[in-house]
Amino acid sequence: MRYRKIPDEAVWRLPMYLRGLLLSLEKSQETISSQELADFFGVHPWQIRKDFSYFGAFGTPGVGYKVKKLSTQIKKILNLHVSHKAVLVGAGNLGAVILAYPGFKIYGFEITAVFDNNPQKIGQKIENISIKDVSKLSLIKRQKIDLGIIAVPRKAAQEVADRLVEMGIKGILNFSPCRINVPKKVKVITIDIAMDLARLPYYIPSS
Amino acid sequence: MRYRKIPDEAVWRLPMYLRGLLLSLEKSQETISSQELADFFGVHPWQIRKDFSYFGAFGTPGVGYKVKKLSTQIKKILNLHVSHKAVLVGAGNLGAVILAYPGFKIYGFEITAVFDNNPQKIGQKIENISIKDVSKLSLIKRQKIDLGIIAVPRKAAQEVADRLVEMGIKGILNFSPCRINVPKKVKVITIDIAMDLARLPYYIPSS
DNA sequence: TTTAATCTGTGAACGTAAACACAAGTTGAA
DNA sequence: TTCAACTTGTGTTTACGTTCACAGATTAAA
Ligand SMILES: NC(=O)c1ccc[n+]([C@@H]2O[C@H](COP(=O)([O-])OP(=O)(O)OC[C@H]3O[C@@H](n4cnc5c(N)ncnc54)[C@H](O)[C@@H]3O)[C@@H](O)[C@H]2O)c1
Ligand SMILES: NC(=O)c1ccc[n+]([C@@H]2O[C@H](COP(=O)([O-])OP(=O)(O)OC[C@H]3O[C@@H](n4cnc5c(N)ncnc54)[C@H](O)[C@@H]3O)[C@@H](O)[C@H]2O)c1
Repeated sequence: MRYRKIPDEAVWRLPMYLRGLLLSLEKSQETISSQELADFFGVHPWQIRKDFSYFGAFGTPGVGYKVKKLSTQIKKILNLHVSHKAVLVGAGNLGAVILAYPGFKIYGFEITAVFDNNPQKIGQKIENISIKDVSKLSLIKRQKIDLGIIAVPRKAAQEVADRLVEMGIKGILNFSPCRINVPKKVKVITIDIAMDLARLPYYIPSS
Repeated sequence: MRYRKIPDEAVWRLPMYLRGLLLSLEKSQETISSQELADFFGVHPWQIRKDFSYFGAFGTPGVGYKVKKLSTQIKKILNLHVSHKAVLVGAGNLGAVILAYPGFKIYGFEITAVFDNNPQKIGQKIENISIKDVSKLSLIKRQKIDLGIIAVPRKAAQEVADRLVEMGIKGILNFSPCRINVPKKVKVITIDIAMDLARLPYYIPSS
């Protein structure tokens, strides 16, 4: 395939497709067509085929895609073919939910370290992982951890992010409702569910 | 201003701008320029001005925007000038975090009802709201609730969504990692933090 | 009042992504 | 072997969003 710029949007959608594929895989489905996959998410089949085409040709005309093969391919594209370790900072209520969420596993993520600054929490265990003192964050250098999850109060978020970057973290999932500044090479995704909710009323005809 | 189609992306960004404005308001800042606001989020000032321009002219050349006035305007645009009531279904770990999250308040949201199907949980209180039996969901018809939050296991998500639609809910924030089918008039936003995390490794050079 | 500095609002140019349409590959039945 | 049904992959067209560049409004200082 000729080189062409890959739209960020296409990359953005791949994890969605992957989830659908892994679900089909669980159901022992062997092949899937772009049409089937599209129905699954309420998108158009040509969108999916186009998205895949940026990365190569994975399907068989007249048949569709081998579910197993395609999911492996997408994992490779997304760099999810190797499992990733993540560190969680902030073992509060949200932190506990994140640790308990089984959804990370299908993408090959594992949260292997948890830190907090509250003496009451340090030493305790959640989901079999013992909470460590955030001042000893450098412990993670020994492990191969490349992702960080921030679940601390807003005021502490930037400071924690700086420390994570120091430790060589390459990507951050930030739950504090604020922007955090990091070097360009570090990718940050910030999630604020209140902001997401705030997008709904616009589409609701005011009564 | 002439009519022009408003990009969904512009609407999508407004809640972000609004958060910045409300933060400035807290700091008693009176006016703000598109440049300042842009620096706050790491976007370009012309993007912000353009986004606003789809809805009208809110600023003063040479001065900038009145923080108070602009935030009021954006709230109106987003239909957030009236406070919205939301119902939460699923009083598990995630549900508790959502109830405890103070971030909803600045957008004028209030979670006024909580439902579950676990007899152990029904009757208990979280954050001063007593958990009710989901089979009595129709209780919300008396209140003016237009938003629903789904925090139940995946298998129950569609069923809960159907019930919420029956009760006249107009927008749904869905935390179950699956697509839910609703009538077109109902807007759904699905959040899966694992999927968000899965978007990071692509940008991380594989070692 | 004039001038310089500042900042908004927006038409127009530009770039990118979505949608389309179809050639070509595959399968299975006749 | 032929044909019909099906499905992919992609060049092209169309639609949309972003960026640019500047006219015009406002302010403060001279
Ligand atoms: N993005 C969302 O959708 C969402 C939802 C709920 C909460 N939140 C945010 O997530 C964050 C945590 O929420 P929560 O409900 O778990 O709060 P919490 O108070 O229960 O937990 C915060 C934890 O962070 C720890 N902490 C504080 N400062 C720290 C530091 N410098 N280093 C390490 N640990 C530190 C505290 O000891 C506590 O255990 C808050 O910023 C909150 O606003 C976000
Ligand atoms: N989107 C995300 O980022 C994210 C993160 C964590 C969890 N989750 C998802 O959120 C959901 C809840 O997670 P959790 O950790 O709170 O799980 P949980 O088991 O602690 O809570 C689920 C609650 O839903 C209740 N419930 C089950 N069926 C119900 C029904 N039909 N009607 C009403 N209530 C019902 C249960 O009694 C329980 O209290 C799960 O689907 C989970 O996968 C999503």
